[in-house]
Amino acid sequence: MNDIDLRTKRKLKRRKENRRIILEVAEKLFVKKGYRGTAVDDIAENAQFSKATIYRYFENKLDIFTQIVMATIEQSQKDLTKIAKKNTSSEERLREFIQYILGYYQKKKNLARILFMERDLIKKFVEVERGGHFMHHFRKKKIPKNVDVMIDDIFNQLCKVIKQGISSGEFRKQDPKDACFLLGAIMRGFHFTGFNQVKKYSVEEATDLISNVFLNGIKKP
Amino acid sequence: MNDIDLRTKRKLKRRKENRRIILEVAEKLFVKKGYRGTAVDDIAENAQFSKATIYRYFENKLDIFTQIVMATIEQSQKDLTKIAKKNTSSEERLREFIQYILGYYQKKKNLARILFMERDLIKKFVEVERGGHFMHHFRKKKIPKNVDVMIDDIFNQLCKVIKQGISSGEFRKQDPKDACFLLGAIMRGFHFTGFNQVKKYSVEEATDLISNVFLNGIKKP
Amino acid sequence: MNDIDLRTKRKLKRRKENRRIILEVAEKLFVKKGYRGTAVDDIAENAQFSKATIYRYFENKLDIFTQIVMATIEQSQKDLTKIAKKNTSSEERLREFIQYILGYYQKKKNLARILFMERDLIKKFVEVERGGHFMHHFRKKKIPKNVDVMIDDIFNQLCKVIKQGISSGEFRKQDPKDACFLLGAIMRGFHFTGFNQVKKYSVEEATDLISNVFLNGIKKP
Amino acid sequence: MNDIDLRTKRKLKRRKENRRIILEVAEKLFVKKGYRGTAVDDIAENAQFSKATIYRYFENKLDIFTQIVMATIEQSQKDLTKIAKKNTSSEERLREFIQYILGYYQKKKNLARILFMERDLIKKFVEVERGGHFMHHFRKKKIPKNVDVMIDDIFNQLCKVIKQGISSGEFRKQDPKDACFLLGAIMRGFHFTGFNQVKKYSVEEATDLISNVFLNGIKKP
DNA sequence: TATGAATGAGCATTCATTCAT
DNA sequence: TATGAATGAATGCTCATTCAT
Repeated sequence: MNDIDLRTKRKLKRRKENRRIILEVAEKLFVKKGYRGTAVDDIAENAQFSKATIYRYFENKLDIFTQIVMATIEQSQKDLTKIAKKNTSSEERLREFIQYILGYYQKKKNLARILFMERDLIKKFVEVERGGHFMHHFRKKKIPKNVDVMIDDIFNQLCKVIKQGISSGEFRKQDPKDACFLLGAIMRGFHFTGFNQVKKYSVEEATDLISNVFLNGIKKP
Repeated sequence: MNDIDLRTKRKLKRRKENRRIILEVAEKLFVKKGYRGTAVDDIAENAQFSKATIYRYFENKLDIFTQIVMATIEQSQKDLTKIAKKNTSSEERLREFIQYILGYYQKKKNLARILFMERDLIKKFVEVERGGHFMHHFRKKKIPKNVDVMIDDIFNQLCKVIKQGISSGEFRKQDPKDACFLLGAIMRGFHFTGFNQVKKYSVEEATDLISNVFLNGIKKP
Repeated sequence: MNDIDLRTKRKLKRRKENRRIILEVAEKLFVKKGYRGTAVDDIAENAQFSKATIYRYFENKLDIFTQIVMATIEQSQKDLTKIAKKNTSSEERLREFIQYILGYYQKKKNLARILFMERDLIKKFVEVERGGHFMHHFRKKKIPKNVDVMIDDIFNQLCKVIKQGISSGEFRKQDPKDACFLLGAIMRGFHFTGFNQVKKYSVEEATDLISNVFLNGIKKP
Repeated sequence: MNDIDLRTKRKLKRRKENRRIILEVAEKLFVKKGYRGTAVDDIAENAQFSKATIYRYFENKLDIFTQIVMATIEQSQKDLTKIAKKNTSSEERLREFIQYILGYYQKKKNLARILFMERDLIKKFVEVERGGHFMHHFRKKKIPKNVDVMIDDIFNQLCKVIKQGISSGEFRKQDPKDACFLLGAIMRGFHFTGFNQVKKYSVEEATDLISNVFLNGIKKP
């Protein structure tokens, strides 16, 4: 009956919306207080649900975290792919890459932090994801791609841009993977600043600084 | 009597040795499982002491962590100061800096991780350290310098080298602080690699890669 | 809907009932083994709940104790006020006071003991109570009056009765506060009997004894 | 040999002196922080001995406490016996009794507190003492009398005075034991004042107040 | 004899997760 | 479906007591 159909649809919509709310709230908390510092109680309270409800939407505390991270990476993968496909010069696209990543992860700083920090977490995270045992009745949903596949893909996009720059003569001859890894490191390092960072860089300033040095070095030619 | 003296000496030595063992074990665990992930019970078990004994040697879990971090930073500060004072070219010293840091922190990777991760911790850490209330009878020992002071100092050593390079004409004109911060970021980024790092760089390879790009950029001159 | 209403009511009732059980059990234990001698584990076990559940009902071990003491004092304050307001002679009311206090605190002997013993506790107790920071979601409940205010009030009720007796000519001239304090001391002393008390006094016997000596002492010949 | 004899004597003297120091320090601490609040570490530190040494002089924490209490009671028993034997009137001796007890226990308030409070303690205390298992090698020493025997004795001294007063016609006819128990209660009550005691009584004031009310109450008009 | 070192047993408190309604 | 209630398993820390020198 159409009636049932509509009701189901409504339900599904509400479910999705609730999921979204929980994830949003959780992300804020994870970013602010870290993974271990965030209690499921906190998430529940902030999302205005009971704790048990949270567990109806997500398998695990880790599951919640996983979803957040995957969404984040997925998004950036999409956006970066777009940039890589542009017709501008390699230098230009590189600069855009940098700007995008700095900008996108600025508000998610601690999320990245967590990802790169809590090793146990990541291990479990990857296991769970790989093992794929974490589908459960209604919660079933295809995991589009593995996180590391996505990250590899991002890496490769970047690599391709550099490779193109090399063959086009924009960049000098070198191992593009090395350069690419180094660029990744620079950006990571920009996020993981200590507690005594003297100067705060805006996204623009940071983009300029990084592109400049990465492209030209600090040495007099 | 000489006899007593010797016995006291032996005892002191054993105390020191035990401390060392605990710290060593704790460092390993902190590095492996993070600060919060490491229970004092774990440390005790691995060090083959009872938990209470751990508390005879250290005031706190945080105290243990503090000691580890401080020792690490202090050591690198000393070593880097030596390098900075050498009579070689700025480029050469820069390269040595990079090599030293990469090498020294290779085994302490996650220690740095923790330091950059657990914000609350660091706050307490600095407070405790400043307040200096955590000495206890035999545990007394002067804290030579504040952590942030030490870190600032390291930063400044690096800065000075770059400044000298600029005035000597080795490096082109630029804000040395920016360059310095960027170099710091690169090295941090090298440590905070994700779980999917494709290629493992030896210290030498990494040093070459970083110096090369940092000094010359990737662009064709 | 009435249905929901009823269910909620039922739940609330059970909550209240559980609280009551815990408090009852805790009181018994505190009375038997003192505050420090009673572990939250003990309370949990005797109340047939898990320790964690205890913490769902009360903020703290101290909180549990606080609730017990406050309820006790509050109750006696109320009852004594009633007695004080009666129209009988001062002598009669004094006798009732004595009888009430002896009777009411007979089973709570050690509770009073604790209160008069564990000075640190009381300090915290008063602080917490004053600061009033120890409410938590459902646990919220207004603390009607401060403990010391309540105790002062009891003292004053007693004082008033004696004062009235003096002005009515029942008692001889004297400082009512002194007399009042002395009476308080007598009753306290009756509770804090050592382990070798020769004779056990029933409430009636004790009331007679105390009234007799105390009244004939302060009464006009 | 005389030589050995002297040495032994010297040793014994030192032992006694050390014991005294420990007991003195412990008493202060017990009085100030209660039994449970006082750590053996505290006692050791304050007595300037190592903790292990404390255990060479005393079996137990409880043993230390026991010794203190026994010495205290023994002393008061001796002094009170002297008073009881005086040739003054019953009233006069009663007053002296009161004054002595108030004065002697003023500085030991909390000691009495502990004795009357920590029930477990007293139970163990009595058991240990009765069982008499707590002699140990050199620690052996005759316990002159059981605590309760001593306390009974004190009670009886008091009783006798009152009895004499009754037969001499100073006091009116009554059960001397009742009167005696009541007087005991008054004095106990004077020590166990709450945390909100309005007025502080000097020993003299308190003696006057108590004697006045108590004596006028039992005295023939 | 005196003591520094070591420890087992215990304690208050937290939190992710399950369950009954 | 949503949730309040319940809990097992940890965790950091303390302290009386024992032991080896």
